[in-house]
Amino acid sequence: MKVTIYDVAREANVSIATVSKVINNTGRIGEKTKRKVEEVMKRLDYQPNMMASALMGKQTKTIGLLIPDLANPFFSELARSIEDRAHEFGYNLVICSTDYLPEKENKYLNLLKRKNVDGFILASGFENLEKVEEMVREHVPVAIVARDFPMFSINTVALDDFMGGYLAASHLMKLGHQKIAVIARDVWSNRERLRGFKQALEEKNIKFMENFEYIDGPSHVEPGKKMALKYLTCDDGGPTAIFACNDLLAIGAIQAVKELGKNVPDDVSIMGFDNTLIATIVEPPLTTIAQPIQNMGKEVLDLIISMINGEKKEVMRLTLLPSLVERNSTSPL
Amino acid sequence: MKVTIYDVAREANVSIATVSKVINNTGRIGEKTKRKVEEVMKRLDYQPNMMASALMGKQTKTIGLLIPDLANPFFSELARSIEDRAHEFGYNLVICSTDYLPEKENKYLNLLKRKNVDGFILASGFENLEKVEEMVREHVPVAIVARDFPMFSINTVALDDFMGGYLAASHLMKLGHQKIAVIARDVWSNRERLRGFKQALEEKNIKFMENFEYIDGPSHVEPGKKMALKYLTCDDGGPTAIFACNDLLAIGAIQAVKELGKNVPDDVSIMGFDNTLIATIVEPPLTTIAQPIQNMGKEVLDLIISMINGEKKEVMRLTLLPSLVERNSTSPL
DNA sequence: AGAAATTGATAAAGCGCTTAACTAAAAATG
DNA sequence: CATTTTTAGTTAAGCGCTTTATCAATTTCT
Repeated sequence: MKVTIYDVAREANVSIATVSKVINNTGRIGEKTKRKVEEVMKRLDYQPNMMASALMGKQTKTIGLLIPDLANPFFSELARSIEDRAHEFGYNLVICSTDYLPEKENKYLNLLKRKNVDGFILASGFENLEKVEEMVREHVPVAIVARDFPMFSINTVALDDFMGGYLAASHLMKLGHQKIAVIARDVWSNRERLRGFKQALEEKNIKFMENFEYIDGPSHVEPGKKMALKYLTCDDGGPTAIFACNDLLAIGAIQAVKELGKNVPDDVSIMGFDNTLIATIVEPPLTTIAQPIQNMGKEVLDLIISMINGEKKEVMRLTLLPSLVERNSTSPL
Repeated sequence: MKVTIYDVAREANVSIATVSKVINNTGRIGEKTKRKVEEVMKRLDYQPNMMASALMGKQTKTIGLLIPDLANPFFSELARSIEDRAHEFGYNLVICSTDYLPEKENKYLNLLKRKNVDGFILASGFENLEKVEEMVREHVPVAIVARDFPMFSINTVALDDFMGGYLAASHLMKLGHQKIAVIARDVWSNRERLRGFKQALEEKNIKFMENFEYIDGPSHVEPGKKMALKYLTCDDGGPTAIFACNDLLAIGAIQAVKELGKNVPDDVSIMGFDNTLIATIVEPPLTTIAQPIQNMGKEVLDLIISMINGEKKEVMRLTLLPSLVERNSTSPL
């Protein structure tokens, strides 16, 4: 049978309160009794039941992480970096893939609430504003990562997506490109990237493509390829460069170019976004805008921990900066 | 404040026992009271606290998943497929990356036990035999996935790794290759793959490379590249084909070949294992041995669920079969 | 009509822990 | 030495739920 605090108390000839105190290192305990209790705990291999202490209002040492898709390299890398940091603090992560579906977001949120997770980390793609607002109102610790909610006050670790888009456009223009297509799914961060992108264009008096439209599938290889194909086979000869709003889409674009018998980067330059593992793996290696994934994971975890511990009262928005990683998928026109 | 079963009971003019019964749909309840209680629950937006019911011996609807590395595409895809199936049953997954480190395995196992997870899924790479045995002895529901423990009785969903290795060797030999190098990390499944590989060779009277050795780093691109480089620059001219025991290593091998100014597959054929997303992304697309990841995820989840529900008493070992996926990284000699 | 069986609901114990309130003994104080 | 203070430990209530035993009210049967 499972050994409980009662077993330890009996074996050590003390009350359960005393045992509880040595477990939590609270209150007054004599050196001798303390040692004795510790000895007994070790001997019986006693493991305090977290359910019970959670019931008494203590932490569950569990954090809920909601991401769009765990199988997407960006998110699995982000999840991993959060997990690593969480591990250092003795926390576990419950990871939920929402597929950008509000029903899933809600379902998971409710489920995790019932499980008394100590806090939530919502990754980019979470679009359910009211729900988020509600949680903030209820003082549930929530932090956002890789996404910005500029409209309201919530702890956030975001990337400067605007700058990312700006960087991408600048790089491409510096290489002499003027006809640049953009491939993106319609989510907040991409709208920002697009804005930055357009801004850079405008500054150089280059006009943005006319036939732009958001993809409607997931941000994956296939939809990226399809959209790239569409742009490339346009009557006007198509773009000389493509900026895809994540690496997966960019890879789709590369495949599209190849399928048309053309070459990357000689005929068409391609840029991605995220700098995940796969950016180093494609051929040619992908020039991309890097997100500091490790750092984002660490920062957001630290943020949520300090909220859980009630240390931080003021809301903060931490904006990390993207950087250009030049590889071989782009070249001068 | 959080609404509890007491609030519902008071509001519905019944006892908490009655409310509990309608929540769990147990015992005798009159139609009218039942409806009334349900109405109140809805109105107050009552969410039963799982901690409390878990304390009473009920399930936590949480499963612990231990994998070597969430950032590895094979494992993130596997985790995702398990998660999807778990979702259908109302379960959540606590995902832990162990990095093949026994200390981490133990730490996570203990932590999750204290959190009363309903069961554990251990993915390939888990080498801590005694611990597993102990859990089986204690009747903790455990299932193994993508790994085989042929030595003892435990529920398993495995891949026929032997056959995978055999398939790889056969394919390469059919293409005329005789000097084939193998890149692998020293874990159980790779030993099996190697065994199958050698078996196939033997049947054709082709002898296995002499200078084989396991890599010592993680199964990642860099170590794969390093090892491939070593084999390729051998005095005897090096292999004409390389079989890497996972896709990441294979990509390292491809990079090595390119770095030497040679071509894949014309100069050197390369095969991988797993058939993850990245196999479709590299250039050339990777010929690889496919694991039925989706299926493995589903099966192992079903297995653990039936163990948790005490439906299945007999231990079973489900072995799924790998298949050859031919792409462009291999060619006739 | 009265006994027996059925139904619907409740009281209360308990899951394993935390914590506020309390007490007895030991140490410090004048 | 008597009194106050400190220290070490205990008692008991309670977290939110499940479940068994119990009971009152109906219904069924003879």
